[in-house]
Amino acid sequence: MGHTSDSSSDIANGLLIDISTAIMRVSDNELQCRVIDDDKGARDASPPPRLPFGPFMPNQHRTMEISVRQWVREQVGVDLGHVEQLYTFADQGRHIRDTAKDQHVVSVGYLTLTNQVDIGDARDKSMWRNIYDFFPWEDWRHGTPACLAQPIIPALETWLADNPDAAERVRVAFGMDELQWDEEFVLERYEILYEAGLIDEAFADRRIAEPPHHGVPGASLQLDHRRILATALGRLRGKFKYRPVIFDLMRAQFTLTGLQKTAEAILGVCLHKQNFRRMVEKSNFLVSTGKTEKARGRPAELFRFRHDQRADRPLSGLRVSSSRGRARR
Amino acid sequence: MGHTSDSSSDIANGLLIDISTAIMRVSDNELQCRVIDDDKGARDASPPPRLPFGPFMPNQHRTMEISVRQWVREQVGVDLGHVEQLYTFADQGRHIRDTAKDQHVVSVGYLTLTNQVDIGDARDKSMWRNIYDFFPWEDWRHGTPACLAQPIIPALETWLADNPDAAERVRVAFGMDELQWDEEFVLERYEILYEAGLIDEAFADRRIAEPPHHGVPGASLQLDHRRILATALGRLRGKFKYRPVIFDLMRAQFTLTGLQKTAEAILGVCLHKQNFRRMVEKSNFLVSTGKTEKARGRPAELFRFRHDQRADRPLSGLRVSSSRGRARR
DNA sequence: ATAATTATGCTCAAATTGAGTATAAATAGG
DNA sequence: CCTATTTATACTCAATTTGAGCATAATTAT
Repeated sequence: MGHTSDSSSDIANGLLIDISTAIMRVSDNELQCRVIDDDKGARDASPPPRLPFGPFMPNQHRTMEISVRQWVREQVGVDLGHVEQLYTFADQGRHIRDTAKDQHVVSVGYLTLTNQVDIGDARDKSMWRNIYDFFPWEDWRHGTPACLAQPIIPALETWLADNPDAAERVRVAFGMDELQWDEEFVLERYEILYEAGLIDEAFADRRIAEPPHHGVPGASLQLDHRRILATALGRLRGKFKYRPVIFDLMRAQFTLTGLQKTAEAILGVCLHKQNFRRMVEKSNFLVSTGKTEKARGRPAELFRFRHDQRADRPLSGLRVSSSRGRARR
Repeated sequence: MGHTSDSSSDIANGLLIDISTAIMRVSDNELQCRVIDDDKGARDASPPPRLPFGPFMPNQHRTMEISVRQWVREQVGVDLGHVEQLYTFADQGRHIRDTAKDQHVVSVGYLTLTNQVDIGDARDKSMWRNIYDFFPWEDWRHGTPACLAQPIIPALETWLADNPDAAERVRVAFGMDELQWDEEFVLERYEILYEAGLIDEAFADRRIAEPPHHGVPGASLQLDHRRILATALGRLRGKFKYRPVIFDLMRAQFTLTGLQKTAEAILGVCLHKQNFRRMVEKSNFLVSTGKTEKARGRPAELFRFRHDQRADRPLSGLRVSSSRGRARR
């Protein structure tokens, strides 16, 4: 940054900008993300999958958001609901790639949501993966994730012995001591694991000499795409509480239990059923359709989102209260 | 966006990226922003001021944040506390400028906070301006802003007659009917005023043929800098409630009233004094210094922020409760 | 001394939250 | 057809938080 440009080499070069998008849906009560496996079925040392990305072409589209929507419609066959810019990543050494030399790549990350679950499954190289495949430590719906007690916390403590300055950050991010686990700190936790050299990306970026041998579970992605995905999940978890974005993941009609399961998949926590309903009803977001859905027990009422109508609190989200610990009835 | 590039002209060109920063401080209980007046004192038709900006040079700095910090230290003489990326703006037609032809400019906006109030005042062309000079309709500390009742709401209603689709957005953003004014919707309100052609930037971008004659008050900025500033204010208002960023605007020692006045300047609302104290005490962010500050009445205790220590809720913010309507004692 | 001013302590009702119990309406299996 | 099981929905209740006020303390200005 400088009004007068001291070194003009960068300016002359110009920069490559690409857009990477985390496309999310909910299927079978699980939050999923679209990834592409370029060399699926190749030799054993095939590279990890990646998020859909491509160059930003300002001549084609008036805004980046329009660009994202059109590209996803064309390439993935999905119409998007919510589209949100996450962050522009430009760190050196975080996305080593073989582009034309000296062309620095800046990547703009996007979070996008769709409620179309029935298409885009058969396209080659592309697949929907459960978000917690990439972040197993973020799923508390079945109690404390096992991988925390085993490799993660001890490995972090070992790392902290050499890096005492990071102690406070780690305590807060991982809810150690008396601190609470905050489900929104997805990115903070991911970055700590990266800095501590506990995940594959640290090796891919040559921060550590050998692949980590601690066995921290979780699939990795190419370049810094898992960081973008961590940003996306954290943002979705936060936004969900104060904006009604969850409805962009729901079908036109749904039951209260279905809505709750989606909320739980997003937050990675179980919620108290009765209180969740009370909250939803008070929010005035839903309209009954009069219809019911038959399944196992008593049929559940089908609701739809009140798009058009006047909601009492149109832009607030669902301020959920979690049920402590594990699933409750 | 596209893995295979259909039109490669953009890529060959490369793109210019610049970084624009909203540098904020609090002085005299007012939230201020640093702006530069390039042609101060020139002919009467001088251009509006701008935010500090300059090209992003990835060869110079490892990350954008480092780049911002160093540039501000050099150019403004200020050490920054909080630095936060806001958004990457790439809309066509929103920042018309005479750069080398065909070089599209993408601008990355940053919000930065400093507590150094005593320097950087005398630098030429640069000055601190009250944030509400740019957004008079956002300051509710002295009751409902006068400009809403007078030009703004009627002008919006006129515009809505031709643009009925925007009605819901406008109602929500401006808290019409029974809806509440939400102080976080700074950007939404600014964008509506822009789209409705009620502010100068709409003329500068040639969306409207003549300068607006409605007399909506508020100083404008060059290019899309006022949009960046609106994003900054909205983000600061939101973040403040769940992260302790306010302390990056405070001096080392301060009184509870001083802290409250800063909170009020950020939010543009008056707060209930006793409840504010109760909240702050419970948050456990503050440590008494034992000293007091003498002024008019009873001396006030001086506090400092608990950086290092273990706070009970280290990353929550100040969940303030406003006092309805106008100032209270 | 007394009024004015500012800081701080305390109370109290209303609203919200966390966590139950109770009941209703279906299916599944004999 | 009857009964256990399952799921949905209604209602209760205490603990906590919030919104708004009154009361008192420690100063300065006159």
